[in-house]
Amino acid sequence: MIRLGRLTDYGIVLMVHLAGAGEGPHAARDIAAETQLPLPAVSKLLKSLARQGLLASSRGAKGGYRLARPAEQITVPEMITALEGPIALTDCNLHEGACSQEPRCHVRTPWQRINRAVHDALSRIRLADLASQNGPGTIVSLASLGVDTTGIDTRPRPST
Amino acid sequence: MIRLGRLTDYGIVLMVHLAGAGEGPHAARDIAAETQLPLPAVSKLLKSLARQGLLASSRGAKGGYRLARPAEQITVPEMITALEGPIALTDCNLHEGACSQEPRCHVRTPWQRINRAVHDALSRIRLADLASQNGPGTIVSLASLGVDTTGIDTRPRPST
DNA sequence: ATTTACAGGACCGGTTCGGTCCCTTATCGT
DNA sequence: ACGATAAGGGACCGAACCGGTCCTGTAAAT
Repeated sequence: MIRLGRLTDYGIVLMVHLAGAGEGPHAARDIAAETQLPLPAVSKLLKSLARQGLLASSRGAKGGYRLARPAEQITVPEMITALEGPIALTDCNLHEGACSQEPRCHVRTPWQRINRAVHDALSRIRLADLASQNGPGTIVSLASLGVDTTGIDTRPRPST
Repeated sequence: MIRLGRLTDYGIVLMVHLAGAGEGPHAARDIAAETQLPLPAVSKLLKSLARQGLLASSRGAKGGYRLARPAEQITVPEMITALEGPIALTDCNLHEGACSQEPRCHVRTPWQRINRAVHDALSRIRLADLASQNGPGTIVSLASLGVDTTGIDTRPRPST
């Protein structure tokens, strides 16, 4: 269902939390406690995020993690990519010869565009948008960002 | 990686094939042969697509499948939804109380918007766009559809 | 020197997904 | 009317992926 993993979800929660917390380094343990997420998972995620350059880490006592850049400069695709690899809806978007019928396939180019479209839509959203959660619905207005939201078929979820 | 399943990919290939083939009902077996895809999978997919109303089916000898609507009236999200359920990047976009910390969570609303953004981007692409594969890059110009494609960080795929 | 806390990797268990097969039902052709 | 054809629906298995946990090493602060 175009799912992204739960860990990725968690990871973004962590990022948002970091964005909302103070400057000083925050220990993984504290973050886990504050976000109510399991510590091992949190630890793992923070490591990944740090390795990908989205977080800066300080080791030793009083160490911890902090955003490597201001929240305004971190986009959603960056976070997703850091957490679960490059954004690619289909395999053939990544590996050139992955598909056995690459020559026959009439769908590759379209898929690449679709992929781009998704990536682009996500690129418009920054961490700061997610973190600024002052009022209800304050966040970011996608419409105001150029993504037209009119006439979206708000797919009536099957009452399953 | 915001992946959608391989079967979904196949399913869309089938739809494109059907869009390109003639009017008459096409048997699953023929379709499988022409698309070079494994018959059982093809059969399964066609069934799903028919059940979801994207394909019309005729039983019995000389039966087969055909598009239920003209290709211009079928969108990508429709196909994806038919093939692998409602588009939802995170669980909490679907089930209201799925997340244990729903009240604490500061990210739900943003996620819903993100979800919408993706869905919207996909909605702009119709089956006909995928099928019209006459010239290279002829397809649909996303830019001309309102999706700004400038400045997309064309994520340099890791040379893996 | 000791304690704290990140770094990195190995390691399982469960769930989901890809893929195949079976039997039933309906339609066409002889 | 009968047989062949082809979809409808579901059961089933194996494999890959993912979520989750733990352990050992290394760096920094007190």
